[in-house]
Amino acid sequence: MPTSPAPATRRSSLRGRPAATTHAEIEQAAFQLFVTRGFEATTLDDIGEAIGVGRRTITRYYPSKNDIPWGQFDRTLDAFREILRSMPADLPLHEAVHRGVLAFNDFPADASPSHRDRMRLILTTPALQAHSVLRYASWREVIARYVAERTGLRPDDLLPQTIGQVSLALALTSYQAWLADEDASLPDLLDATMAHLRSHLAN
Amino acid sequence: MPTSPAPATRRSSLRGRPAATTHAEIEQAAFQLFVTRGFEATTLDDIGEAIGVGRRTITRYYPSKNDIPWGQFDRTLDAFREILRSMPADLPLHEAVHRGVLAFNDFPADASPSHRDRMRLILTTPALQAHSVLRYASWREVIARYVAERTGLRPDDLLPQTIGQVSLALALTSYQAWLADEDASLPDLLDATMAHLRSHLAN
DNA sequence: ACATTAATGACACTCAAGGTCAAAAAGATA
DNA sequence: TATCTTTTTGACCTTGAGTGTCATTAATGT
Repeated sequence: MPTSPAPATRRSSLRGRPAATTHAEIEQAAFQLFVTRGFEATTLDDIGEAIGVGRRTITRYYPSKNDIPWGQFDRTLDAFREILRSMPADLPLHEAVHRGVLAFNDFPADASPSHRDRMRLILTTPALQAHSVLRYASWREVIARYVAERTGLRPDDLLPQTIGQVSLALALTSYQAWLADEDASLPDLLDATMAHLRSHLAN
Repeated sequence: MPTSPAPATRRSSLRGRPAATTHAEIEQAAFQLFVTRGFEATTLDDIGEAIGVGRRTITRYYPSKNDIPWGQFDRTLDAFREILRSMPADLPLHEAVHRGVLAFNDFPADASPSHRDRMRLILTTPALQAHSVLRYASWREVIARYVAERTGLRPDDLLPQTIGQVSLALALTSYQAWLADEDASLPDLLDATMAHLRSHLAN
């Protein structure tokens, strides 16, 4: 469940008053405060003050405080779609999905510390755990569409939905374990949860 | 994911001012308003007015507006624990878990209409979808503990967590389909999602 | 200079959530 | 009966998220 760094916000036109901040600046300042003070204890006013901008400006950049930690998740989903699309068609479906999830979560190790911190914030803050469901739904949808495409079913049929939900379940389990163990490798954990599921069902 | 009707709220003592309302009364009035006006459009003041009670009283009975539709989920989880505990020990683990989930969701058909309405509200209202994650975590925990007990692992080990997450994934998929198809049987759907998962992984 | 464009900032409002405390309404007691 | 004790309610207040409105600001274009 990696998230891309927010790109520099591009102005929609060269006219008009220049933007006073960027998504990236807000995210960085907010994340800093979230980690030090805690998510709940940080107000939008705090964030605004940190970057010298009004509270109302922040709520224009992000639909809610809960959306700040996830950043530009939409772009990340585009990448995920692309990864799945590029999977060899002769690969068995379950293998393609699993490798897709693996590739999606294969980011350089030196990028991990901040990514881990971000995921830790998201996965341990109750308000963010709850809010993330809406993001997860989009993630599942990407898988469901891929499965639907390869099987000739519709995305909301039972099989595509099942695979989407189960893939998310495995990913979340892996992330949880990844956060708990400083030395663990995320790809290994993704393989391990899949192996656990297989052996569980095989009896 | 059935929810028990709220029991009559029992007074902690016979002394003191009698309660002006009950959990059941609040739930019924609230549900009525949620369905007709919509969840977001219903304020706590509206609910209080409907049963002749102050807004502050409602927030004493429920920690948040989001908690009202779920009702007394804790009791439901106790029942789930009991169901799993009563599974024959010689049943293969995967079979025991699956049957436990089936039994947990096996409620009389004539209770279904209101249960279906409640689940529809919960599963289609974004704020409730999000909030439900916290309930789901407890539900998964019940499964994880059972798996841990039967395998000698700890509840937060990878296998129990995986089975908990995947079981929830299958249940949610089934519920979604159950809501979409008026004539569908929930037990059949639970079997079907499990079958889909098995055949998917078997290739 | 002046018009145009686009973002900001100030202000107001609604609502959820939660803290505090006096008042209400019961049983218990003298 | 009058008073004490217990428990809940209701009124009041504060904070913070979210949202609508609108004048102001600061850029470009003419």
